[in-house]
Amino acid sequence: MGRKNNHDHFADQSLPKLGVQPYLELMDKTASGSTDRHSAHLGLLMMWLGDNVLDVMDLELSPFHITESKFDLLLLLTLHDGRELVTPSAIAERLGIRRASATALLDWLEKRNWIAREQSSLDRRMVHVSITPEGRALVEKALPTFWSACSSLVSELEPEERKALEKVLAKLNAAIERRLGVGR
Amino acid sequence: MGRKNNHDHFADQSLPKLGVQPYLELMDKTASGSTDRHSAHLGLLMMWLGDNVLDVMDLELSPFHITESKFDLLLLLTLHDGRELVTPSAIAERLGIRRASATALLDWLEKRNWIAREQSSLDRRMVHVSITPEGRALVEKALPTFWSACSSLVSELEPEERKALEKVLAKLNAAIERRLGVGR
DNA sequence: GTCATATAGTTAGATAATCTAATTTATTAT
DNA sequence: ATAATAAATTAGATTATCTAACTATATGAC
Repeated sequence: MGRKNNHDHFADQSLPKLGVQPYLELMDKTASGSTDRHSAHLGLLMMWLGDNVLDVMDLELSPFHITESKFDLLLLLTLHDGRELVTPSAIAERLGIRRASATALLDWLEKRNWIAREQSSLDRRMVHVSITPEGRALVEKALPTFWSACSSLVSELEPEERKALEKVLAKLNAAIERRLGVGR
Repeated sequence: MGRKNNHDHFADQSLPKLGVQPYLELMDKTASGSTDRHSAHLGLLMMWLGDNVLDVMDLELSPFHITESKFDLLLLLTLHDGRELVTPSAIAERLGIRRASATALLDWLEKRNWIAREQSSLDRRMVHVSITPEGRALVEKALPTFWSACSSLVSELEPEERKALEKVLAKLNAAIERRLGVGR
């Protein structure tokens, strides 16, 4: 992630904020005829918001020295703990990354003793990944902050706005997960 | 970004999809008393969606061999072209990254001849960054795809749902930009 | 007018998160 | 028994970020 943590002094004359208008004007000139302008405008805002949302979450989790995506993996292990056998392969599939990338993630978490690997006795090619007591302690410590950060993302909305957003988000999420072939 | 491009075969038994329910149960057990459950649920969905939205955009832009964040910078240079003097410092401030990171980004774009640096004659410490004709050509080539990708993000929504989302998005974006101290 | 300080940009060196290709080990199927 | 397949890792690369140090230039205090 990366937001201005401390001492780094910026330009005297910062760029004036353009707002969305110039983007819309550019869109009028450059979008294909089949692209709905109103939808593209919405999508643009969604993308901007998505970027900022992830920055906020990483910022809120930074006191725990973990990024949102690694915390997400610990949460995954927490929720599957005792139920399914979680393997590096399954993690890679679930996160939409390569197995080699999952190995690297797990190495990082294992180094901090937050997860443990154990060779499967059924199929000795496989590895059983589980969260350790230390990992569970970290998750427990960070969860209240995580939930309050989630909640803070929509704190400005009125109750009816939240209601409207809820319905729309569920629909958008389902569609985009289908599209990317991922899903929690 | 990073989504399964091709040949990498995944686990036989993939993890069952949990859906949002187990997360909500965990929230009930672990959120602080002051955290509104309904808001946190919404925020969680927003975060998941945000992640997927950025993946979609990078995926759609990948044929142009550029990521969404670099494309965003080229767009920024396009929109400020002829108006403001754009310096690496101003870019760093605008993107919420360090000047050293901006230097690296600009090096990458300059290597491909999409941007040019020119020493300012007014203050010779400063560098004037501008998009080149080649950069402009790339942007023009990619923009129709960019807009259609934006539009595709919300293509499943009904007109009234879009209307509702529009109002809410504008509000959320304004608030989160204020919070992060960034903004376009 | 010189000298200390501040600013803009870059360089150097590090880390995280991803990738592909190759390798190792184990299982399955012909 | 051997070939093909599968799971995980290793090796080596790229991108995107960071901090700290450095260079060159400008400004401001005296």
